[in-house]
Amino acid sequence: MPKLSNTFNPEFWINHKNEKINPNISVDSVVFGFDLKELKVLLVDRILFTPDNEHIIFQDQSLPGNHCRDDENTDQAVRRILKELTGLTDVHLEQFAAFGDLDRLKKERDQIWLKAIGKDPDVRVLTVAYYALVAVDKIYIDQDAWKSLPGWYGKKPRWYGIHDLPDLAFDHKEIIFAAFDFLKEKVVTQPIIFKLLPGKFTLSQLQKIYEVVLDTRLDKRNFRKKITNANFIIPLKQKQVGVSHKPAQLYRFDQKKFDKRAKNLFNLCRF
Amino acid sequence: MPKLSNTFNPEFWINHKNEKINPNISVDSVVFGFDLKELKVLLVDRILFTPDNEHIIFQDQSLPGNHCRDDENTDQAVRRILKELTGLTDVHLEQFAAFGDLDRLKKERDQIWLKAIGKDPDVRVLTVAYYALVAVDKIYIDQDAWKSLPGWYGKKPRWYGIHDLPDLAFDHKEIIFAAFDFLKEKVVTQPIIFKLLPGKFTLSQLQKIYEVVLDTRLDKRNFRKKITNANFIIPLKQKQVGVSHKPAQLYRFDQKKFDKRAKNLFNLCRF
DNA sequence: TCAAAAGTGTTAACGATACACCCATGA
DNA sequence: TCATGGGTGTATCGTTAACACTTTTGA
Repeated sequence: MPKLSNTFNPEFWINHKNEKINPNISVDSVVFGFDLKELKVLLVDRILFTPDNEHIIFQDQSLPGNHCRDDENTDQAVRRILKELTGLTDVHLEQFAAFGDLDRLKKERDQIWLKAIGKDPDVRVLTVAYYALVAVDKIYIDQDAWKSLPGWYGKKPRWYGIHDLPDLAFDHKEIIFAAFDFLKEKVVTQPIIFKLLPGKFTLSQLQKIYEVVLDTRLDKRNFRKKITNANFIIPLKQKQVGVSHKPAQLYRFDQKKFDKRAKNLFNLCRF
Repeated sequence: MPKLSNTFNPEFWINHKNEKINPNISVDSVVFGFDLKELKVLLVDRILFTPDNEHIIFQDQSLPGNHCRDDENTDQAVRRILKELTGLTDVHLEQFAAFGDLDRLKKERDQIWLKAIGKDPDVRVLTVAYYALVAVDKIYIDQDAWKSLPGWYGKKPRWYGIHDLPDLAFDHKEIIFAAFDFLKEKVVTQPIIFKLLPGKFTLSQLQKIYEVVLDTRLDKRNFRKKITNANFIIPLKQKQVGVSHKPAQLYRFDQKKFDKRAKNLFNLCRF
């Protein structure tokens, strides 16, 4: 049920919790998850009811995001809001871009939505976008957190395949693709891919996530040769259990060993 | 001479040109230039005079930046402001981060400054930071543009070595180092280094800029072997003139040929 | 003729590519 | 016993690393 609890005020807004929120600055997070098959993005529902709450005017999805409070920086805001909307905590979150086009809230549906929830549809909102990486063993989000959301986020957050996204609010599809592009580049220079995997992973899982993110196919034997030459990917004394095939060796990523490894960056240049 | 021409207003500000500017959103640009020896950053002076304009209270430097107008997006704002403050146009500009910490304007000197120019020192300002890359043949900026600046930017913009920065306003030193870190990573996955060189360059110049940006030393013969194997760096039928040593062959970068070249991204992973 | 930077080649080690079959487990 | 994904080796080729001297120009 959408409770229209935001009060519009030309200078600043007071939200339903009586907190001063900044009208010009919001945060949005693109949460990536990997279910061992494909890359997923976490979205929340946006449902607009008729004033009598009897009928749905429209329903679509949006990134988890909201305005910043004026007593928190954007890093704090994005963590707070992500927790409020999805229950996720302790994820790898990193700012990757700001979106501030003048028409980003101007689609007809978005204008209707903004008016309905009591916001000034003409106020300019610049959003600082973050990406988050969630390990496969955390991909089932807190089942209850979303129930305590402000009324206008009335639905459970859900995962969507990156190549199978629904209609999205505002410029959120653009933000997701920008995040995906950023991720592809980031993966080349930083060992962040491991944050999409559980602490213990198999080499096939590692290969698959590289294939999914870089949109490529890799040769199994060559992949394993390269990986096992790297001394920061460490075989554990454990194997998979409960799989109906030969159980795989488990490995972990060692950040300290990775940091020590010196490499000539120039040779990585494409250029 | 600092003319205190901004009018404070709790909802929005009107600047000296009677434009509505957004109190919460600013842009700053870190302009990198390469003078064939070291990497430089373009800074403008910030000078605070006593009310009688007789004495200087303090003088330091800042990045070229200012608040956004509400009728332009940040990409437009940063181009406009960079032109207004330094005369630079047609440079490669790319957003790389937003800085929104609550204390970023709270240093004593910055508070004094904000009050002196008529801005509310308590208003929160989130700045969207851009980096720009300027070719060596453009490094001598427009000699006159700065003369038409708003009064409170009363001095000519100047280049400073990245390892030899003066005291800077606000969090601008942090922004510069973040831009430098970003540049180092970007250079690995994108061919942007050429934007720091003139259209026609020598291989020694190309080697030097890689060494400066990646903070490394490269072997001349190995470097040239790698470069001349790349078919998108093309020798011209021209040589340097007017140098008091053997004149070097000139080359150019071919973006189209670069784009065609397919490469397995995974092999670039560190991982 | 000097100073300054340009330009050049070989060898050894390493990393990338291509490619096909047997193994261990749970159902 | 079958289906499923796990796990392995070799040969060829291309790239990187290490290393020192000659050339061309203007001053």
